[in-house]
Amino acid sequence: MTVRNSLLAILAEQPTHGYGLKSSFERNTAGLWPLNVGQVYTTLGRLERDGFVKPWGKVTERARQSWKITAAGRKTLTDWFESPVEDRPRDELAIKVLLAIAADSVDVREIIHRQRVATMERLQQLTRAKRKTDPKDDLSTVLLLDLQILRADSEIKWLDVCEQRLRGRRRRDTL
Amino acid sequence: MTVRNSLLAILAEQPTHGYGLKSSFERNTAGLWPLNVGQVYTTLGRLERDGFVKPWGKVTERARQSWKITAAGRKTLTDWFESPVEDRPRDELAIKVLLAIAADSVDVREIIHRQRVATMERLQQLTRAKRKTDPKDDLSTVLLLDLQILRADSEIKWLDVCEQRLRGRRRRDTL
DNA sequence: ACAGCCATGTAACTTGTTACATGATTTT
DNA sequence: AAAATCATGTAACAAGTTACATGGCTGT
Repeated sequence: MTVRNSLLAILAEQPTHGYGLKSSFERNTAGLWPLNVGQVYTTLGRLERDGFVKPWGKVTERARQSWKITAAGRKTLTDWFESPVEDRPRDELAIKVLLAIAADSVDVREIIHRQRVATMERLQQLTRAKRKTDPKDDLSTVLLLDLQILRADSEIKWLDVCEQRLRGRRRRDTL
Repeated sequence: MTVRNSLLAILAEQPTHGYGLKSSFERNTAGLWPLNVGQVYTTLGRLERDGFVKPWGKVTERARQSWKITAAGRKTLTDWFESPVEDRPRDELAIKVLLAIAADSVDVREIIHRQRVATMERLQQLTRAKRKTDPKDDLSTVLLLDLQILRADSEIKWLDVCEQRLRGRRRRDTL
C-alpha cells in the first residue's frame, strides 16, 4: 500500500494532477525510488474507485485533471501515519540464507561471502556520498543516506553472525 | 519472487508435493513466515507454465502429485543464489517519515515517537526470546532472532537520527 | 530541427494472497 | 466422536509495474 498511501499523503497537502504526484513523490524521496508515471494513473483510478480521491477543478483547455483527497481518504491516511510499520514481510536475504543452509547442494559460505562483498561495496559508496554531503542538502537526502548506511551495517553484522554460528555448528558436527 | 524461488530451492533438494513444500518452507523459516498452502499450488502452476518444474512420479491412488525441478529451474535458482540481494525496494518506514516531514499538517515527532515505542517493545520481546534460546535450538530460529534484533536496533538508531536532524532544522528555521 | 521534459492514459501482466470447497488420515 | 493436521485445488482479487501510444512545450 506504500504507493497508494504516498499519493494520499501528497494529495492531503493540496490537490495535484498526475504528473505532479510523480514529481512530488520523487522529490520527497530524493530520487531514490523512481515512480513510473503510468503507475500514478493506475493507482489514482483505484483510489477513486475506493472513494479516497475525487477529481477536482476545471478540466480546462490544458486538460490536466487535478485530484483531491476525500474524507475517507484522510481517514485512511491518518490510520497509516498513526500505525507503526511492524509487520515482517518476507525477508529475501533471510530466506535465501536459511534455504541455502538447509540445502546440502549449495555452498552457504559462498553465498554469504558474495552478499557480504556486495553490501560492503554499497556501504563504501554510501559513506562516500555522505561525506560529500553538506548542510544545505535536502533533509531527505541525508536521512536516506543515514538509513541506508545503518541498514547495510546491520546486514553485514548479521552475515558475520551467520558465519560464526555455521562454524559452531560444523565444529559440533565433526566432534 | 521470493516464494517462487523458495519453492525451487526446496525442490532442488528432492521432488516434493504441494503440502510438503509448505511444511518445508515453514520449517526452514522457523515458522516466522506462514505460507498459505493455496499459494503453493498457484505458484507451482506458474512455475510449471514457465518450465521451471514438472510433475513427477506416480499420481497413484493417494493422488498426491510430486514436482521436480527442471534444468531451466535449476538455472534460475542458481542465479538467485548467486546474485546478492541489493535492490532497494520501497521502504515503507522511510517513505512514511519523509512524507510526514514534507507535510505541514502532520506531527512528525508524534509519528517517530509511536514507531520508536513499537520497535522498542518488539526489541524487548525479541531479546527475551533470545535469552530463552538454548544451543539445541534450530539454527534458523536463532539466526532469525539475531536478524530481527539487529534490524530493530538499526531502526531505532535511525529514528534517533531523524529526531536529531529535525531538531537541527527547527533551530535553523527559528534563527 | 531535435532532445528532453511535461503530461495523460491504457492494456497487459506479475507476484502475492486469501477464501472457499472438499476430503482423507491421525491424534486426542 | 471430535478436533487437528494432511492434502489438493480454484476463483478472485490487490498492488505493483512496465510498455506503449500520444501529444504539447521548452531550451539548445
